[in-house]
Amino acid sequence: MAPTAAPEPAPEPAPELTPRLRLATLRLARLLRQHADPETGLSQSLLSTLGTVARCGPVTLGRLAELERVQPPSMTRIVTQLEERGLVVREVDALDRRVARVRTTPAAGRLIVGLRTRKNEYLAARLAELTVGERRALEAALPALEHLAGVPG
Amino acid sequence: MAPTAAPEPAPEPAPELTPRLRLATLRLARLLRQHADPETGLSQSLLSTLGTVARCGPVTLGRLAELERVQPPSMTRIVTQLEERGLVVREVDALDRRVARVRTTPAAGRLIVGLRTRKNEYLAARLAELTVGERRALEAALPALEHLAGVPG
DNA sequence: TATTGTTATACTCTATAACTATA
DNA sequence: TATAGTTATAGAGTATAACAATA
Repeated sequence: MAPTAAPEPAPEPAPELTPRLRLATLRLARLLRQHADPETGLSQSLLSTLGTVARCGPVTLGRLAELERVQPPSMTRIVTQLEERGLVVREVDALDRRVARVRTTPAAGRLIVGLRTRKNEYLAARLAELTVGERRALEAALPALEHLAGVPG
Repeated sequence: MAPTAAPEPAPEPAPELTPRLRLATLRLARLLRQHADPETGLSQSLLSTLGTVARCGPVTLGRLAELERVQPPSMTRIVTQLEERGLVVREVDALDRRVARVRTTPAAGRLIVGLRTRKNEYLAARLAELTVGERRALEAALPALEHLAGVPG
């Protein structure tokens, strides 16, 4: 007979979990993107870069290009556009005057907060349509989702 | 005292659920996209359109443009490229010769299956790293996620 | 005259290659 | 000579406007 206290009950996930989780995640992400970004007048790459600058603080252009998986010349243009819109500022390093660091302005902070708020409002409205049981299930699955997504903490 | 059998326990979701679910979903979706698409040599819009044609069967160009949220001229170009690669065929409607319907070829079917397999393999590998409890939580949350994402069924 | 789809053209975004300035 | 960033230029991808074919 099999042991009653299962020590390692199947290392691979249930067969249906993988494709269903994949499809649901991709579709939900698309909905979230559609329901907040358009109103800013900023492209996806501008928004993404702005978020990275906000998260990582003063950061060099080269490092920023790495983080956004973009070539340095592209990042130059992106930062230039963000600067023209008053959302970031370039600062030349005092010791090594080749490197330029980028940081966000207060206006960027306000924009980011507003954007986040709108996405959250949309998602919250959708969550409010679910049953209590469904919301509890999502809360219980949150650590697993964050683990999968590589969210720090 | 509060009633013990809560009849409507808060219509709005827990305060932390919304932002955490939003962040985790967006990041996981990005990981999934990065880990299968590049190898095909097809752009994101080509892949997305191909998937839609496969899902919706023979479909007119106009309808396809609607579904993909793209203007008709752009869809003309996308379909032309897919046709050049032997992944779809155009068929003129016999009764109304203005409309052209698009359907996938067997080669597209094979490509789509291979792609889906690769994405699933990546996600399955990540899921295998989770604890049993985390996977169970994800399975339990699946209906809620599909509901949120508007997955039919 | 209205509708389906196409062609013409311009704009945005990204990349590679060549360049400037610092070190 | 090497490195950080920029400018020059070209290739995708999309949009709007004008057009062709059909109803």
